[in-house]
Amino acid sequence: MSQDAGSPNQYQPRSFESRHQARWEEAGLHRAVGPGSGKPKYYVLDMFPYPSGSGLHVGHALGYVGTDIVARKKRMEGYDVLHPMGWDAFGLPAEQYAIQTGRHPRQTTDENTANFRRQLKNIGLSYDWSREVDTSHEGYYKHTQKLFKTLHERGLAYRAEVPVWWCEELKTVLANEEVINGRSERGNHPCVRRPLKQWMLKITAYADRLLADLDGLDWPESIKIQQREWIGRSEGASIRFRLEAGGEVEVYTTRPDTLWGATFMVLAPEHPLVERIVTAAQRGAVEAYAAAARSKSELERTELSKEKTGVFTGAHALNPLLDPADPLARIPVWIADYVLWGYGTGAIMAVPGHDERDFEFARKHGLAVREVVRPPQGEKGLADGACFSGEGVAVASGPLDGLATPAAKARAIALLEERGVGAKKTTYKLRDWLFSRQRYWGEPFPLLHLEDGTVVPLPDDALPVLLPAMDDFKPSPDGSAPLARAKDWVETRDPRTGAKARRDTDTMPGWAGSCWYWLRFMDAANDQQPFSKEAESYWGPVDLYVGGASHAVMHLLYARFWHKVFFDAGLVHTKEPFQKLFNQGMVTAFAYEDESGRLVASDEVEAKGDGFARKGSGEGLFQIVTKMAKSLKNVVNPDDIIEEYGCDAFRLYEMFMGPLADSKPWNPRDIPGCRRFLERLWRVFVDEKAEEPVRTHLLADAAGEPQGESLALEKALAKTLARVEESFTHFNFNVAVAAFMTFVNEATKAPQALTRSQGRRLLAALSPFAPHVAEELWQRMRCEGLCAAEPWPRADPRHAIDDEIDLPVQVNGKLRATPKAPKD
RNA sequence: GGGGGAAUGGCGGAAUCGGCAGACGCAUCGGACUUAAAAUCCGAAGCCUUCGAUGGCGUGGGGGUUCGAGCCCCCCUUCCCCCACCA
Repeated sequence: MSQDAGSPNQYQPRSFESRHQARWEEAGLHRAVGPGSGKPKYYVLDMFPYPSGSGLHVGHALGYVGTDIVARKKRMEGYDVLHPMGWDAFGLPAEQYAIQTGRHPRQTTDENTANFRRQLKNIGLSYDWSREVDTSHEGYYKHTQKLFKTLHERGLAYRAEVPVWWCEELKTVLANEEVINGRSERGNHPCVRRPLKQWMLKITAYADRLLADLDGLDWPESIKIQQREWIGRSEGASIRFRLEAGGEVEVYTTRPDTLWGATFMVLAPEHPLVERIVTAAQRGAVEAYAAAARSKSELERTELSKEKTGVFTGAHALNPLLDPADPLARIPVWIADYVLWGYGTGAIMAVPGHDERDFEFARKHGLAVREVVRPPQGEKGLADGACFSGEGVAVASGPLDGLATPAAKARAIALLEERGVGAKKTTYKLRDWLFSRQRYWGEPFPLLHLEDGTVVPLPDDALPVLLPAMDDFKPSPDGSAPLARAKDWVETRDPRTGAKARRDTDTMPGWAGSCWYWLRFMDAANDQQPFSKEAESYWGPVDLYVGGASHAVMHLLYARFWHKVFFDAGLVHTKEPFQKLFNQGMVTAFAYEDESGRLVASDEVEAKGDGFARKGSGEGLFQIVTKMAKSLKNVVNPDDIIEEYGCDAFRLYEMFMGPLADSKPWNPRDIPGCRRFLERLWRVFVDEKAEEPVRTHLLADAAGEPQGESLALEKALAKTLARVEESFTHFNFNVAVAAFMTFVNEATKAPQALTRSQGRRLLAALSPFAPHVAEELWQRMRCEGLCAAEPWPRADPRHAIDDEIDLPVQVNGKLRATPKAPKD
């Protein structure tokens, strides 16, 4: 690798990168103008990061470089481009980092954002930094509080005593989405269910619209499917079963047509009826089972559930559509932990003939199985000893007999409604969003609890409700919120009446700030409102939103929910916030494992011949691809790469690795190839041995149409520009970089044939990808203005088509001879 | 178990519509330049066979459609990601 030293005519990227960055900034090149610009608008947004202590890695940078290329090209095409960046700084990650380091989150957050900002600028990303936002700054969360009030006013925020996920380790409640297999998403700590009075947001009121409006979005189908799955709409019926001992129990089913096949009933162990209906003989067993289910973590419960356990309560229920005298009408009631208290009614009618889980349970406990749906020809059913859960024809079901499943469902519902024992019902997996946390580092709620127990929102002019300064912001051991300890802050008065009041000591979850940040970017300096109508009607919606697929449900669902509420409140003019969504792939890394499959940290590995070996011992190792991980020492910091190879080489490599959407491994050995390309490009423009800053023939326009080698370059350039243009359709910028390489290889053979006009167009097209070197050569060519502000060059259609092609000859589909066209 | 994505040289990856598989880069080998090395430039290179052209085989495996399949259809294998007892 050549050193960044020696003659000023060598390619030394570090010597000019910051200079051109300063020129862009001075020219206001990256400033989004806004209403009245006289240009079409384009809003390209990155998912803003948590400013974590470990800084930015090359995986973040992948998406950021991709959007930067789009933003830069759109500017050159004459758009008023909004390309902003900010910090999702509130929430658990920031707080935990602060706790780990024993310092105040304000301080660590500021340090981390400063580091992120420096790293992003180092990459030469063209953000409009005048619009930077930080969700943890009072100027931002003042508006988050205001918008929460909008939800509150519209009846979408309510307090409820709900069984919530409680994490003992984190001392806080978590949302359903933040708990995976009974463990916290962050930190993987065990969580348990516990009743607590909490703020809830009524996202379920928007379930149908969140589902329906997915259809019109230009989003990856996989993300839409995940959202649909998460919302989990299912249509069926609720049915009330009378209990022999008095009272009734309500179940939810998607298959009311199988009611005649219900041979038992199962309640979740937590179901409140259990206590009342259990018979004396069964009480001991039932209580032991319920207690065991409670004490088990959700993880154990799901792990052990491969075997379906459960206990008979001793109680019986009556099938509401059968004559009570019919012996089939009387069915036993069990409890089992495969029935979830949190879904439907927490109780089911079990139809073992036509539900896999019920089938398994019935077999294990010797319960009756009855066939009430005959499978279509060729499908296995009870006659073959298998459970059939598909659609067929109803049998042994009285009035339903002979009906196909859809008709049988409708008939069953009609019968239930006629007799007043059930109704058609739509159920969602989606639950209301648990919106409070017993944490310090979040937005305080803009509300007061009055002495009479009422809750009143604060007026706008009393906002923000500032987070009180606290030295000890760690969670209290008893689980109460840290803010409860700020007595002077909690005890206050209603500014309107002077009545004594208490502040709410919970804070909002980390997602709150990210539920509207794309709107704030439109009007980031607005002190009075979160954003003006004028700015929103100009910039909205986001034209291109790029980020990782890991936000498929949580952030993207919450953000859509808030946006729809804003739409209903007349604050925004579109139903959806993000018109086009694109997920960049994951940057993985090579890792190494030994014979036994144990992973070896990459700093203990060296190349050996074709393979790899452990340093020292020389033991042979296998190369595999994994996620980047600190423990494997294969996390890469962009700073290091940029320091060694320059910013443009870093950007090009990020794109050259493969299509933006693909997951692909980071391979440091490939980076020099991108650097070498830039050096070769440089030498096409600059004679390193000469004194002049640029080849002198590039300083003047060539006369007439290009001839000879110049004409060949003209054709090559047209082809390059066409391929570059095309790469923007699917964000496969690797092909664009390859096209530039191919052109430069051509031009290297005859640098004197490259005309000034060709050089200008090449640099302009390269500018979004490798903006610094393009700008430097532009300046050396004494071109007017900034390369980055040049109109985007289009392929000349006269030259984009080959005027000579090789025609392959096939005989019987086999290639027989390729006539070699004479090379002139 | 369900859903999504993927599989092409030693490696990362190219290949509008079904039409010359392997662009571009890495690693490798050869040559030029050099006292030498680095850098640079020029060139070779899928695999098998062959002195060489020719020839044969080749896009995870098996079948199919077609004049022609990396690409379309059916079956299978492996890997990655997400969800997972949702009645």
